[in-house]
Amino acid sequence: MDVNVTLLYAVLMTAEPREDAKRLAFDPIDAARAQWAHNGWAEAADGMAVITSLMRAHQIVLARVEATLRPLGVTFARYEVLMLLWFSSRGTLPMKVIASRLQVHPTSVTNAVDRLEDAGLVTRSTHPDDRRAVIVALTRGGRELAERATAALNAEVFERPDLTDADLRDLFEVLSRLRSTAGDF
Amino acid sequence: MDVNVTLLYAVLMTAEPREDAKRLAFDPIDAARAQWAHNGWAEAADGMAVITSLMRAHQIVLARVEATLRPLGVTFARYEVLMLLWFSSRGTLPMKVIASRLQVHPTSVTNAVDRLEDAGLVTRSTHPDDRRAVIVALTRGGRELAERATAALNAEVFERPDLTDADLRDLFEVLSRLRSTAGDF
DNA sequence: CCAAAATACTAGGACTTCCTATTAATGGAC
DNA sequence: GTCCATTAATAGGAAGTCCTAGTATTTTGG
Repeated sequence: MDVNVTLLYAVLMTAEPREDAKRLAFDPIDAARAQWAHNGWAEAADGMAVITSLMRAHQIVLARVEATLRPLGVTFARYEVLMLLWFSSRGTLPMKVIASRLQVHPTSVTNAVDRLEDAGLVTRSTHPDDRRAVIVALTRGGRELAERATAALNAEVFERPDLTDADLRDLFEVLSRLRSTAGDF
Repeated sequence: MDVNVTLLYAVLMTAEPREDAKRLAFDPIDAARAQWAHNGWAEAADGMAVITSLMRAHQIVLARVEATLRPLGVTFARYEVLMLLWFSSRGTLPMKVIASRLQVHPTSVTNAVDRLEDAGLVTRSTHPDDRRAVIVALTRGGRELAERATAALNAEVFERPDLTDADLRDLFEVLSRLRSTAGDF
């Protein structure tokens, strides 16, 4: 197998030199899948390949999203909080609702809201009917930033996902089944 | 729209009570997609939904992987380094090769190798032909842990990805095209 | 041949995530 | 009506990612 891979590598590298010199000639995840199968883990090889692909795809997409948001001074985690508030009728939500909608740990919300508050994008106040609870409210600046960030993300990421419409639909549906099985909804 | 969503929510919640009380009655990502479309961002709605799904699927899968590895005292990031070394012919690789294979920043490799070294799972040494470079070598204990961790992951995660074979294949292929377009291989 | 550019790695910092433990407030059981 | 269990949020800590800068080599170009 090593011989074949090396040959393939050499052939592709010489056949069509790319502008990006670091480009690989084979898919490393496909190579890992083959390794898995040849080590007696054939039953797990496809699952490993899919999960590894998912990890890598996430890394790629997140990097693109963060690069788009960086000039606006906000991260994706904080953008998600802003949009949740933006969509709510009053522009306010309790901390625990934010955590449950975003499916993250309560302390992650505390962290994000701390930073949003420092940046003047949201304010905290005590819930009138339950003094344990904290209500987060979007400020004028937070609302404006949410809108600018959405415009940037739509233009630079969401409207060009580098996939065909059919792939887009398939991907959403398969991931939807995965999320559903995991108890997401 | 608020009315419809609320109605739907109420209907589903009363129609079929689940054992998990916190289960949602609708897919929040589908709801977000609808919100996007109704706000004049129809062109971006599908891309937003797919990317959000990808983020959430990643979160779900990573949590399962980390839960499986936790009893073994290793994280997924460090497991990836161990397996890269395990698959190499001599059980050794330079830092920069690890970074390029895993597609992570060099400092992430430094971080992971620091911890693996502290745990006695790998050793560092200077490359004989290039004293800038550092060679990472798997120890006996590192090799054993890699094998135990793989057995655990295969049994508890990779062999039961909660998807049909067809979905598994589709998902891999769509993600493969996404990664390829992003310049992964 | 030697100065300048490139490369390999590490240090420190920002940010996210989760975990465990703590504080404050609510609500139920007796 | 009080005492206790539950709930909401936060504090501190571990671990991951990336970024920018720095150090130490190696390579390259005049």
